Amino acid sequence: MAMSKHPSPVTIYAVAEAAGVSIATVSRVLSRPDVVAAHTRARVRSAIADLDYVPAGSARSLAVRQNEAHGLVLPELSGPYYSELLTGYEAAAADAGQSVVLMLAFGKTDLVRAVRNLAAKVDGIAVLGSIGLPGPVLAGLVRSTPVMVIAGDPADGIEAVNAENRSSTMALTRHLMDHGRSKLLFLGDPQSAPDVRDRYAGFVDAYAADARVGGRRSRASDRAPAPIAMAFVESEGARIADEIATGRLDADALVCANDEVALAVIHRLKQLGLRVPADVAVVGFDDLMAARYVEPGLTTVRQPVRELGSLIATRLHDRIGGAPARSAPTVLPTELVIRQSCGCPAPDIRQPADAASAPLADPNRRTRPITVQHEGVTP
Amino acid sequence: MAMSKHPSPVTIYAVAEAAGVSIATVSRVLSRPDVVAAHTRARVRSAIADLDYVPAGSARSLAVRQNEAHGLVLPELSGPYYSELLTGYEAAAADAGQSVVLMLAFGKTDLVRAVRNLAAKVDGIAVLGSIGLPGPVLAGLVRSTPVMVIAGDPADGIEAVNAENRSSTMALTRHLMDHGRSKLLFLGDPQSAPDVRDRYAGFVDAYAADARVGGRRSRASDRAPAPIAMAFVESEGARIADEIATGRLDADALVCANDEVALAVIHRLKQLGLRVPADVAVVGFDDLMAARYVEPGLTTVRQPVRELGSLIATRLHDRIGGAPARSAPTVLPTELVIRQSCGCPAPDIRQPADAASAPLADPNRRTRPITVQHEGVTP
DNA sequence: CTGTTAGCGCCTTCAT
DNA sequence: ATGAAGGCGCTAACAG
Repeated sequence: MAMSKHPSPVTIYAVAEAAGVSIATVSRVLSRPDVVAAHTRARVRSAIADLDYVPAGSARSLAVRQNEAHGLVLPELSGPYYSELLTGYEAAAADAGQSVVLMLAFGKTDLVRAVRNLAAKVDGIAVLGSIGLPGPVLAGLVRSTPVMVIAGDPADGIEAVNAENRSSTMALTRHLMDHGRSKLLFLGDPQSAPDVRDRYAGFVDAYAADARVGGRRSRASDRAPAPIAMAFVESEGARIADEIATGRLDADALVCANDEVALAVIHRLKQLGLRVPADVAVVGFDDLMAARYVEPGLTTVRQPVRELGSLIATRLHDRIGGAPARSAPTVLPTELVIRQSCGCPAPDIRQPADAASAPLADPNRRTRPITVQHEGVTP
Repeated sequence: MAMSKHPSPVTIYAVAEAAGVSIATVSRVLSRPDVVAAHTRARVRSAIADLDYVPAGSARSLAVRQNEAHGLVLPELSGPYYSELLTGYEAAAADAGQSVVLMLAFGKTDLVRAVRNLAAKVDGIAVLGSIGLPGPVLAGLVRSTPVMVIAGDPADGIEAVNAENRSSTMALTRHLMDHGRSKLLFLGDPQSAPDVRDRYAGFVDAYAADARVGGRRSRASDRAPAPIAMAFVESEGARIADEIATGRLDADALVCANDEVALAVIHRLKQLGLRVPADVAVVGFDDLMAARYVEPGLTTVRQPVRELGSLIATRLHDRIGGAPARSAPTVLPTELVIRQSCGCPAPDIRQPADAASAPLADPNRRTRPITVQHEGVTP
């Protein structure tokens, strides 16, 4: 029946009148119900219910000088990585009574304006490191609101929370070397994002360490080869695979900046008739769900993405509460996940499930990987 | 240097003073720059820049009586479906100058309170149909803010936008019958969500139509079999597959409520040594990315998820602007995607890409599906 | 073109 | 235990 064009203007005054009390009392039953007499409280509550009163958030925010909301800027939402991150973030924010206002940078024509706009409606912002936000812009934001960066570099007033990238990648790379591989290639553009940069650094570290130990492996070169810059898109992965198949690129092992790249490359390599890992070993980073389903299982690094998200939200909340920005980045520990794409043999603990005796199959069983904790700086 | 505990209280008064004008003028350069003299405008702007002034959103919202934000309640974020939806929603909202505050229902202990809280900070809300929000609660919300439901049923004041479910599933089911399959099973719980319910209805429709035409296929029964209720989780899919393998469930074709179920079932079926589609055909719904990568390619129904998201946001915006709620649901057209899991032969247009001549491989090439538009009620 | 002045709806001392 | 009143920061007439 009711078809008011504008949402009903049920204000605190309306309920106050309906309950025969002052707005102060209504406000009290909303915030500190215990300080108001039982019967008045009841009257007020029934008035609230009758009118379906919903206090205006903006008015409250203005009065308490808190938006009670956390901003989050992500590049996009494709793939499970960002979704996981967002899930963890939302959960932690909600636990702290904060709502989250999300913004997807990809495709925004005027990112800067959009971010400023966001900043106006929240108490703090978390931004993904790989988003190309001009430094000065961030610096400006910092003056009005706490800023956190995920998988990026800390800066003055900007706190960073990352997953361990460098030593994990180094370990992964050395693992490949231990398999006797000598023509390694790093797939990814270190310039594209801080985490890719760090992973490449780990790749380089592995070479340095290897040289130090003494060239016990084939020494095509002591220095790490330059990274093969590429976008994180399927077609790029396929392109690289093509170049390897044709011999244009010479490699017997590929260290990919992330699983998506690894998966795309493997897919294409197999399609072109090359064997993985026999002809070329491939490792990734992230441990996406798909990593365990491909043939061969992808050796990679698992990072605690959801925890990363919740930690970011929690730290942001702390900072909104007055905690100073940590200048050193917080880095979460990762875990090496050794499957078969690196050349390791399959555990082969497969066991045809009997419907009666083993109703629930653990998908991990099939290729239970060997995992190696890789420390970080826990908060 | 600056380490103010609380975000700097740079208000419109501060910039006004710094620029030597009144707050009204500052407000004007922010909203209608053209009505203020060029030089004063310049002075104000430099003051804004100097102070890194960010107008308080809450104050603005209170004054204009608009939060300029759209709420969105999703159950969770696993899988590509919700991410896509959210992506479309965010894009459309942003285009309309609205920010989106997201809430994930899964795991919330007090969903009702959370939703009310959300409602206080936005101008309108979109909720996924499968979220178990008590009818009365929604009805109450409707009194204070526009409500839209995605993939759900419309109600008084609640407008719905869906993808076509029923006739798409019917077509899919008949397609299976045309392949000569007679022991079909519907996997999914119609009670769990409106869209699953509609899909099952389509499944039933197919049986009804088949009976009408005259039993030209094997007539195990004229009536559609009861649905196999199950949760949309991998383990459940595996369980069903086990039961089929052991003969506990007799079927030669499976109509799954969605792709995730189909994928899980196929995976397990193959693992148990059954052939798909030879022994049992399987079809899904959604056309997830993975649908085209599995062996055999999954025959399914593609629904325009992203468009669904943006349409919901757009309609919500319209309603906030005063448009009345449509009582009939808007349904978006879907498309049958015929691959091989239903029993159809592979197009086999594979063509080993030559690195030089065909640098970019279209992943669709490999199993280009036959698609059939399935109409809906376009907005 | 610019300044003055009411509110917007709620919270919060300060009285009573 | 409750009411009165000032203010949060900004917008929008209304004057000038």
